Amino acid sequence: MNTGDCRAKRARAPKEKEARRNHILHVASQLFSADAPQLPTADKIAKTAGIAKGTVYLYFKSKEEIFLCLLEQHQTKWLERVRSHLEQNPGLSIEIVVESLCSYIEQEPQFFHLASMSGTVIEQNIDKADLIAYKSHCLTRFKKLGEFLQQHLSQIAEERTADEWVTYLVRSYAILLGIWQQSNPHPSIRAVLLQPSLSILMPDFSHEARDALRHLWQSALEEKEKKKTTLWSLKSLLS
Amino acid sequence: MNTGDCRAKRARAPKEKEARRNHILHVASQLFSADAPQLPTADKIAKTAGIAKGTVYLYFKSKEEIFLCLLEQHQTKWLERVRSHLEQNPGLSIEIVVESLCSYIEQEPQFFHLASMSGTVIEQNIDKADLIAYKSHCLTRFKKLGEFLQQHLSQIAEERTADEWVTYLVRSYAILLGIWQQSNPHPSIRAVLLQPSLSILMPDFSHEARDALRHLWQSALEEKEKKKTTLWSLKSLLS
Amino acid sequence: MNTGDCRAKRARAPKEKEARRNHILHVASQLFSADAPQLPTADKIAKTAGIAKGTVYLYFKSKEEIFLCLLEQHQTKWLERVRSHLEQNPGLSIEIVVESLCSYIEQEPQFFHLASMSGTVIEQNIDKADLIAYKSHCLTRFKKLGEFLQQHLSQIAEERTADEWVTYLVRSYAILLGIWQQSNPHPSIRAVLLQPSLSILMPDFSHEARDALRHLWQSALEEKEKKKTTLWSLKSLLS
Amino acid sequence: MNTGDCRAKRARAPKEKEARRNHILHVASQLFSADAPQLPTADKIAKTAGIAKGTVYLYFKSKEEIFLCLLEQHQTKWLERVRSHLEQNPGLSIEIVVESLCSYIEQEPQFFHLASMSGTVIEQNIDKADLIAYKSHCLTRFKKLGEFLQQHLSQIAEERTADEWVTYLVRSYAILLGIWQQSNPHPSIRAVLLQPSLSILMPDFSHEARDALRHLWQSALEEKEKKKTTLWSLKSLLS
DNA sequence: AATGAATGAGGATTCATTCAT
DNA sequence: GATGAATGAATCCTCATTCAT
Repeated sequence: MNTGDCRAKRARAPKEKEARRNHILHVASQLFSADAPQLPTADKIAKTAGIAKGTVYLYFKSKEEIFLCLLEQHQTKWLERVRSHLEQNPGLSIEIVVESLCSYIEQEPQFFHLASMSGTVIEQNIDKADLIAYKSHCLTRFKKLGEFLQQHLSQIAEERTADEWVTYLVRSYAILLGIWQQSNPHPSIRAVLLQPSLSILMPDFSHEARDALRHLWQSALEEKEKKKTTLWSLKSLLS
Repeated sequence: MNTGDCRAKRARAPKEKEARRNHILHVASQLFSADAPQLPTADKIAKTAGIAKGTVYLYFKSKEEIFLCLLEQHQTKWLERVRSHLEQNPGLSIEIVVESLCSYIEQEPQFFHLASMSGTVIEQNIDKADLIAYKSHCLTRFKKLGEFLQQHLSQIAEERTADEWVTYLVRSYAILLGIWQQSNPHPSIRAVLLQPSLSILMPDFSHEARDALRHLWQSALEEKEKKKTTLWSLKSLLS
Repeated sequence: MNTGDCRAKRARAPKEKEARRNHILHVASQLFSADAPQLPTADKIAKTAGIAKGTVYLYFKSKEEIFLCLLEQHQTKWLERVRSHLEQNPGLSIEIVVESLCSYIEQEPQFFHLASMSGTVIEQNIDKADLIAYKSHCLTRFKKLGEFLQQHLSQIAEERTADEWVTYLVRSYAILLGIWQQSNPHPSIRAVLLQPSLSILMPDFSHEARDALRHLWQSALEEKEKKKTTLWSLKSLLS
Repeated sequence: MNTGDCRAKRARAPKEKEARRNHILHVASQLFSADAPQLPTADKIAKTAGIAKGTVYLYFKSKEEIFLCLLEQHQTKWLERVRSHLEQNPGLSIEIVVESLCSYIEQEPQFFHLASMSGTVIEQNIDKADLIAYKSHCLTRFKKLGEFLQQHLSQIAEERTADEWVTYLVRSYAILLGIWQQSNPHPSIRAVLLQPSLSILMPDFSHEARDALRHLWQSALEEKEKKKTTLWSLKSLLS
């Protein structure tokens, strides 16, 4: 398409700049998906995006920032998806909450691939101020959903504050992340772990995740229940 | 002047070899703890251990193997600790299982530090055959404890197979790993997340972990219960 | 919303252009003083000056040209200052010449900071023709002062041609530059060299410079004297 | 010579290592001389030396350290040369001191090329501790020569302490450096400054340097004289 | 067994300068 | 005249691993 010396078109308008930034993110995302858990090199990202290496650094402070941004996008989309999923299912139930929490993660394996690397690899090279900003945004989005839950889950679980719901969300995230890592080992051994004798070490994410979350969210209700019914039995005493 | 330079004594007997290998592991462990989540360089390990770089590679195929081995040791010790803990508490309860699962992890933060990096960093550079061996050992140990649980938890939860217990153990591991990662962010932001407004993103591991495991293991019992009682109430219908 | 963005006003009239050019020089000077001996980047200069990077290159062919220009300004001011200083002190003496040569340099440390870098860093990237022009201007100013000296120092040192005075001026410049470099090491070691045991390596510029110049300029007189008299006369006492 | 994959012979014995280190220094010196005032790249040094890039960093902490080391060698040789020159000329005179100070610099233009860059370029990237060590060595050598001068110049200038001689040596160094820079402009304009109309800006180092030092060292004697006699004595005629 | 010198691919980032708008 | 996005050459240094001794 590009005759001559392949100088990329200038992105002058904010929209064009936004588009270019997104293009870089997109390319980085593609390359990462193909080669995870290796982050692609800055050079490769630039070449694939059809721009100069320096241009990448015009839009991102560091290579890691690209992937932190990608992770942030996933987190945002995840929580938004949960919300919209819940909105579309008026008869709220734990099952729906759980389902909404799990489905995006299954569809976008990259999300948790990045999440797995965030503490160890990605956050390594990020400016501290940016890290704080990232975490704040994170929290903000969790809180927004927390408030939503407070309003809409009041029928089945009254008296929870928004922050309590946030706690459940954060805990869900943590648990899902743990299960995901267990269920998605490094490609080099995935094949091996598929054999029945070892497969117990690589449980099915879909099932495990839903199961674990179900217990977690049920407990969110039950604990309230406990106060209401005296019939709360032996089981809690067992522990 | 110095005959033989500062050449380290040869380890001829298997015991000496074992000792040297352990020494390397020990040094690597120390260095990693001091600088996590960065793996120390092979050079630094050798220098600190007082041996030559090449010697490290006589005992380990790669740098990563050292840390995989360290991780394996932790896993072994963890499950052994659980077992001995349970043996010392004859009146088995979920509370004790949970406690035994959590305490080692709290005492040895390195365990989960390594575990967090296993899929992303450590397993990167490991020989496939060794990886398989590692996973097999892993499973073996899980199974051993599974059998133990089968025998000793039969009073409070009959009819579980050893493998079912293994599943619970593996799931516990996964959940703990997720929670640990959430609770132990990169040092550079730990300080920031300590401030109350953000602390919800960095929950207390001790509490979260126990809470989550308690639910998980209770469910291990409850689900059996379900089959017995027809009175299975509203809660399950909610979901 | 904003018509015309934040585009800097156009400098149409020569005066406006001159003003803008001077503004760039001023900003560059400030930034360099703050971070010497690092030349600030073109980007930083532009940003600090509140203009676009490209604009800088409308006024200067290269980044180095900015600093060569700054150096030239210093040289001009230096010699002018010498001249005006001498004019204000009619009873000319070596002491006054020396003093006038040293004081500007002390007041404007940037002058010799740049001078130290001229041969090695600044002239690196300058267009040859411009370099010649710069050197010519330099010489012109030296000659002007040389002529002045010829006229006004005739009382204490007759029979010197203007060019001979120029030679003394150039030599003074060289010597001052050498002493300045010795007296102003890189910030990272200045602190260290302040300790008495090493301070001999970092002599006091004020004293050294005056001392060295005094000898030089005395010799300017003495050598002529020598021919006339065997007595080592009063002139040396003048200073 | 080298068949196959050109792995350089291992330097195992200290002597071999010393030789390799010197080889790197030698190559760096050659390349610098050919391309001054540009420091050759680490890559080029390695390639020219016939070794791998990493090997260079086995012998030097940074590229700059190579050139600081080269500079230090020159300084050492310079002062040694002065000493041996003086030893060979028993009837010490200022003329001989001056000559000995200038001749090495003329023979080894690289010395002052590096010296010109030390504050601005070379010391930039040197570890602070190493910089201190370098300066200390520097001083030590100056002091050694100072003591030598104290002992051997006592005939023509008694009552100088060794440290006073050091001061003269340091000042000589500074002055020579200044004059050298004036006399050795960047290659790109040397040609231009050779034309008579500009040559006054690029004086002949040999002459200027000797002249300047002569005055300086004469003053070293004279000032003592002054105290003793009102007569401006013979010693100045020595030179 | 132990050594440690040599390797060299690997990868991130900077920044002076250009030129299309 | 002014802009500032794009360029991409330029370079440093690290470090896991090997292998001759």
